[in-house]
Amino acid sequence: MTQLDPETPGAVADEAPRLGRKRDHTRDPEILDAALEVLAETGYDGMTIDMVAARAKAGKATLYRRWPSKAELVIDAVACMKKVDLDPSSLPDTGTLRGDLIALIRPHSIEESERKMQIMAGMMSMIARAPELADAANAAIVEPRAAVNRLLINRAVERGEISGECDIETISMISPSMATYRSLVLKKPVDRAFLVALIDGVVLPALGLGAGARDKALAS
Amino acid sequence: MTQLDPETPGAVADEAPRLGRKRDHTRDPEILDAALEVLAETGYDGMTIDMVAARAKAGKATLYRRWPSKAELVIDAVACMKKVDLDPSSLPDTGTLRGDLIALIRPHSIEESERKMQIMAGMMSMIARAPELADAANAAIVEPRAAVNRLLINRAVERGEISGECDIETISMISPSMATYRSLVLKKPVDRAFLVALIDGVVLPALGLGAGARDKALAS
DNA sequence: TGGTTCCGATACTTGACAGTACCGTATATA
DNA sequence: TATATACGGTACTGTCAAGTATCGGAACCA
Repeated sequence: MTQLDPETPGAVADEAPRLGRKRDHTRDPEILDAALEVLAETGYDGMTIDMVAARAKAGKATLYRRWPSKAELVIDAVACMKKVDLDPSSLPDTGTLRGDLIALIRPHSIEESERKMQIMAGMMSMIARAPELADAANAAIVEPRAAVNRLLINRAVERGEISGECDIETISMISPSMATYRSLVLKKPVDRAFLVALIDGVVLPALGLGAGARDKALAS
Repeated sequence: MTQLDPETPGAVADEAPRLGRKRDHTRDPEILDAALEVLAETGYDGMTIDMVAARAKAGKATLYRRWPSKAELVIDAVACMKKVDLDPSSLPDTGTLRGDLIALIRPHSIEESERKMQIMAGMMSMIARAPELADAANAAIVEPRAAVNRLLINRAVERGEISGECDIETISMISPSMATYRSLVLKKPVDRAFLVALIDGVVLPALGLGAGARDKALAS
């Protein structure tokens, strides 16, 4: 995204070792985290470099030594957002699609996606001015969740729980989209009750699993 | 929202007529329209009072005579957005829910909601800082569309086309939510193909109308 | 026609923030 | 220990926009 393309962030680079201290850039992670925090709290336009520097207990000059501008810092911060987004092996496997989807709803995941929503909201004004950032933001923030849904649904198709004739692509985006909308625009909490209502009232019915799936689950 | 609460915008107010010109405030609508235009194009933070004044061919002082600050101007502009949002009598009535929903998709409505999305995007940073604005923005921009869906669905329930056991409230928000998400975050066009896919792939199935509804419609 | 008020334009003040320059210090290498 | 480098801190500059002040002209009324 910036000049760190070839290296991972914080990597040692360059030519032969010189005298004195190495180019460690060891404070990068703290600075990027601070940038995300401030971005989430105040939005891109409200955020100042001084805020980020103060939050990271760093000098403003340090930030400018590493990133050429505020915009590049933010882009880098979003791009480097740690992708804790559950690899396939750590996904729930309860045997039913409903069970899997419900199992995804945990306090931790709700909290994390709340944070991501804040970051997304903070980026909106940037995205409006530079639409090419939309892809990056989407890839880092909401797409991972849609991908999980897609995977779980495909697994349900494979084991014959549902037919494969549905529009899986669109249906996978229902909960990310509606949760984003609820959080960003409505400013209402995306809590367990909302997500369960979404699964039982929209996602499963759209896949051809009527109220039966829920009732069966409740009875057992 | 501002000091014009008791009056409708542009209303003549006050005491006995004085000498000279009346307090007409006759330029208000142009100014508010200009504000919405600039807001949609550049976002709240990027917008300047000079831009709005220039667009409305008005003096900057004129704006400040009427609204105490940039924020109040924008709030007023959004609140006064003309609600052309189709009264019940002008809604389609094709006899089937699918027909009604599809009939809502017209080039004009797509264009208009594209504009509203731009405005909403422009307001996001304001909303983040003043969450109480979320309600106002929602009420002026997306809620009307959800209300139309709700009405059409309820009508379908009344004539027995679908059962009333669905989560109509949530389902009415599917297309507004997902269209908003697609436009604001994904920056992809909300075109007819997308909306039809949403209706046939999500909304109708979620209401218990399987692919049959579409196939029947296509066959006839 | 003369008085009154609103309007458009423009010049001005003020404050905030991006980005730069610089200094003293801490730290790692030799 | 000596040296070079990165860092934290702070002072500085330049720009830009919010909000204010003022003025001449136009529209309206008596």
